[in-house]
Amino acid sequence: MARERKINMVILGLLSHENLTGYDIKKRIDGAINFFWKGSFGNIYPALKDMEQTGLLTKKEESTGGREKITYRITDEGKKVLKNWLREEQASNELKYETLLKLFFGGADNRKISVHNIEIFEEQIKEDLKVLKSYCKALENAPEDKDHLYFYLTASFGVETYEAYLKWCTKAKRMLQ
Amino acid sequence: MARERKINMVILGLLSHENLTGYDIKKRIDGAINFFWKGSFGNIYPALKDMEQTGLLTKKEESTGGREKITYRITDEGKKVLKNWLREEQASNELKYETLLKLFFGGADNRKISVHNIEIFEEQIKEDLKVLKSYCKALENAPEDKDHLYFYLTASFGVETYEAYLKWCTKAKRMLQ
DNA sequence: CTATTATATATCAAAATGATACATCAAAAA
DNA sequence: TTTTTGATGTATCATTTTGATATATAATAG
Repeated sequence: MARERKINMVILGLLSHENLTGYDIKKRIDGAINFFWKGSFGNIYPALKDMEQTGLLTKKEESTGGREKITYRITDEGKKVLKNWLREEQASNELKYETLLKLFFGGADNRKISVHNIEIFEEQIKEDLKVLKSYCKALENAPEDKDHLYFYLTASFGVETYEAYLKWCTKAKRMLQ
Repeated sequence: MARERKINMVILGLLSHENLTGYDIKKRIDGAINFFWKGSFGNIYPALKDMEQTGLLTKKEESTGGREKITYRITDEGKKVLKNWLREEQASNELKYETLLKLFFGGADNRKISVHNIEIFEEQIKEDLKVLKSYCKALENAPEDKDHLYFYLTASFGVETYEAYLKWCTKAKRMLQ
């Protein structure tokens, strides 16, 4: 991740949809984006400050009463940077699956442990799949917005792969028993 | 990743199979583990030093001629730590898919860009799938080792999900055109 | 004989992670 | 009515990961 600042693109992308505060951005990332990208206050706030200084964003401070709130807006320069990134040929796709790591080293312990770990994974995926499916369904029934297709396709990626995970779980458990 | 040092578990796991140098460990991670976990010299060497000091590993220095080589071996304490990790209930599984990120924000540019990005992804996955499949086949034909089943199951996870990715690519491209 | 590649250890700046600190405000509970 | 909980909001910190680079030797190829 060093020397890339991918979080910048997440932020620029979200701000290309609507103006947001840092806190809002975190919520958006924790929402529809969550299953294929993560973000934290620890990288969002520094990135916002940085991009505001380099002219990719402008900020508007509101302090209603004693409570401050900084809303960010993307600039034309920011939109250009976003487009350039979209048009880059390379993209890094990475899994970090602790479940698979544990399974790979499963020989160090009883088989039952591995089966149990797969079961834990299976339950988690089933939960997540429910969320993704309902999200997909909501998008299918309201296809007017021009961005809906893109949201639908990413969610659909999740559904297809999670279903493949579940199929694999069944097979893996069977082979371990 | 902070406060966890997952790389420690990767190293302990690999050393539970065989004694290795830091360089060997990197090669192993870049091999069969690569598609679901990453590692770099920048975290391997500090982790080795650390675990040697806390008694999870012992080292044996060989300097044949002018070239030094440090081979690490797992201790009983190290094996205990590995088992405890295997038996922990929680496991963090994370995707970081830049391709999906780009697709999610695809509305910021022409549809052709999104189609092209999916094609790039598709080609990459096809390549990786070939490798995974041949790895699976090799393991199917030599099932004597007790760890083979675990290696096979992780590789099989890759095959199943990559095939799901490809199915999705076809559908996504069709919907974008 | 020379250039390239593989082996091998190590460190560094930049970035991500995950926790925590601090403060305001709305809603629910006591 | 008062209190407490939970949501909103900005920000920073220590720890860890990432990816690049430095350094040096051995083996291989041309």
